[in-house]
Amino acid sequence: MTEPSAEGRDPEAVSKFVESFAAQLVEAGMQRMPARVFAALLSSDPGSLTSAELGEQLQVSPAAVSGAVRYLAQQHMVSREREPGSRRERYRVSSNQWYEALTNRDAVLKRWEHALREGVDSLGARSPAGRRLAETLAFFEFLDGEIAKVMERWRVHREQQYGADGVA
Amino acid sequence: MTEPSAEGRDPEAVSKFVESFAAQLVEAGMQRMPARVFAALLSSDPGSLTSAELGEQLQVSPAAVSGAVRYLAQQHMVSREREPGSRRERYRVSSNQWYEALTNRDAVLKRWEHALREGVDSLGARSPAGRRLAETLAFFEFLDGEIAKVMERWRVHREQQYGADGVA
DNA sequence: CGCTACTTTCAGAAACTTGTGAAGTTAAGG
DNA sequence: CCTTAACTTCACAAGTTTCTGAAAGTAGCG
Repeated sequence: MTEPSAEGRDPEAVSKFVESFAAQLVEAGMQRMPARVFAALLSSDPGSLTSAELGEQLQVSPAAVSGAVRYLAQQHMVSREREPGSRRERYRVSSNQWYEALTNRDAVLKRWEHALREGVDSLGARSPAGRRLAETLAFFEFLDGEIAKVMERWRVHREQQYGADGVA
Repeated sequence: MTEPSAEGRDPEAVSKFVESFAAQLVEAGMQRMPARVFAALLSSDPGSLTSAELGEQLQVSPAAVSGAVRYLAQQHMVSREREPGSRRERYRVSSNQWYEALTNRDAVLKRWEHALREGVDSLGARSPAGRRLAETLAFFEFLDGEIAKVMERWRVHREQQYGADGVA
């Protein structure tokens, strides 16, 4: 709604999107501040913002930005770049990178699989419970492979659609 | 480890699995008590436990069990059944059901898509930010379809492997 | 129809999380 | 090298979540 007539971005519209998208991420289990920072980056025109810009737009302290960004970088959802000739840092989200990270829940899956394997082991592979765990494990192992294939298909699909290869 | 020699389940081994699997679920964003209850059900031989059994095994109050179970039922991760001729309730996890529920993050995806659509709309589909959001949206829409297909392939795969159709 | 076994709801105490301000660290530029 | 802009770390206060005990609700069974 409120399709912007031309140049200037309406800061209120941006903020509205940031908060509502962040809220969804929070509901899905993400911490609030990383979610807000991420949404702000995603909806910035250049796809990147400085620490100060983030702090101002979200009305939070530099400390909060710092923590959020560290988390996002660990999850490979944003990358940090130093502005040359300045001690200012920019945080950037590139569309491919971030949703590839989303599906790279690899680490999570691997840990689930590990816990399940231990469970099968210690409950006995032939007990009913053990068999249930084993089947669950098999499902996740199957998923591992499928996720990679889905991402591959997406890359193809996307290239056909947009010819895009690097929307900033 | 500690492969059980025969019948009796080692309550300590069970508890160790429950807590470690629950911890992984928590890390992935699930609340602690639902995670523990769920792990307990998953690793029970019959695949179901009563409220009292859960309370005892996990050392928590009936109130806590009640809350956790309500949440799990809402997410379709367990089903509730009334024991005939008793006011006792049993909570059950059936392997297929639960991980199908896991991938039925449909609701979550839909809400993300909704928020993104509003974002594209209000930032303008032709602005750089709008285009980024649109691409993200396209990705999720693509995912919607792929998830269904993956689950379908899993059902086939599983049937070939186990011939299984309803491991309790 | 009331008793009792069970589950749910609710208010509040305890534990945990989250964001802040202030002090500490790093490195650009004179 | 010193100054200073910028980021990071840390202790703590505010806010939130989570679990409990107690009271209320529900439904089998005599």
